[in-house]
Amino acid sequence: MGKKKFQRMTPQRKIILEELHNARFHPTADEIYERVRRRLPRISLGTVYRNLDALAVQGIIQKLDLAGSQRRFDVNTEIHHHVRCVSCGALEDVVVLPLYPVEKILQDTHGFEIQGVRMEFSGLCPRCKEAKTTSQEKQSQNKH
Amino acid sequence: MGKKKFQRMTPQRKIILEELHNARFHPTADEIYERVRRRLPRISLGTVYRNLDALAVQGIIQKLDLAGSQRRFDVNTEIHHHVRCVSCGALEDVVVLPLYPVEKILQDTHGFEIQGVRMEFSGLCPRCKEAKTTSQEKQSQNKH
DNA sequence: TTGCGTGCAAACTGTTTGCACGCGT
DNA sequence: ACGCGTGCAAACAGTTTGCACGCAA
Repeated sequence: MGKKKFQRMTPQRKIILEELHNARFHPTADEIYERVRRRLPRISLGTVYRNLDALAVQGIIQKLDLAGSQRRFDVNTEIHHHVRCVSCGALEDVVVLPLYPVEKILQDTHGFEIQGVRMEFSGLCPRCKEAKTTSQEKQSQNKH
Repeated sequence: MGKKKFQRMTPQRKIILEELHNARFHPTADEIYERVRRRLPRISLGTVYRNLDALAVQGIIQKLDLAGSQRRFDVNTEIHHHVRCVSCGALEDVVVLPLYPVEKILQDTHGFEIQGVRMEFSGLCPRCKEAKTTSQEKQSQNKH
């Protein structure tokens, strides 16, 4: 815990990060792979995954945990919301202005025809909350 | 489109549906497989997937399109929201009462300690909206 | 007797991992 | 020289699919 290995900013990692910035929306790992490959033809998909992971651990990018079969990555590490096209899978950021009807924002600024919203709350369930506090107590006992 | 094949209610399909009702929350395909296997030891995982698919097509159950690596299935076909435990992955339904603070509901009725919300809107992006209307026009031209 | 639904196994997709090497420190 | 990060390939997990057969209509 808190044991942070030193992380080198290798050329691969740098270019992956750059391409992540260049990609319009939220690319999947192999969209990034395709882009990076144009500049580093010998890079492997495994390296892309490992670097995306490393960047996420460092908090430089965000792994998005969303619907859909492929994970997506995001240079915006703040929490925000998304619109997904049910037909082609396109994914865009949504900025929600309080007190302004969301459907209208989505229609006006994204041109989407909205069919549904899905809210997913996340946190700790009672059991895990319990488990966490007891394990923390144990840890602090060990330290003293 | 609208070409519905006749669907038989086979013993396998019936038992899968029953076990889906028995499962407390939203089981994954192989949680269902494990349960059904106690009653039909020779059933295959492929059959479970095909039946879950068929039931979803008929609108009897719902395929949940959520975060997480495994798809989950739900006998409740109405749109509703979820709480997920970030630690163990447990997933529960959330009933949102309008004008009542959501965090409080989640705390009071589920015991969850909420860390975040993620809203995902879905619908048709401008391009797919366009594509859909033009293909519909083409279809109705063909019919007449 | 037609063809849907099955069990089985192989294929497929997205992601992770073991290995040997090489390069920077 | 140490060891992190790499390319490559194999392993993995979840899901889908091709095939031959059997059973209900």
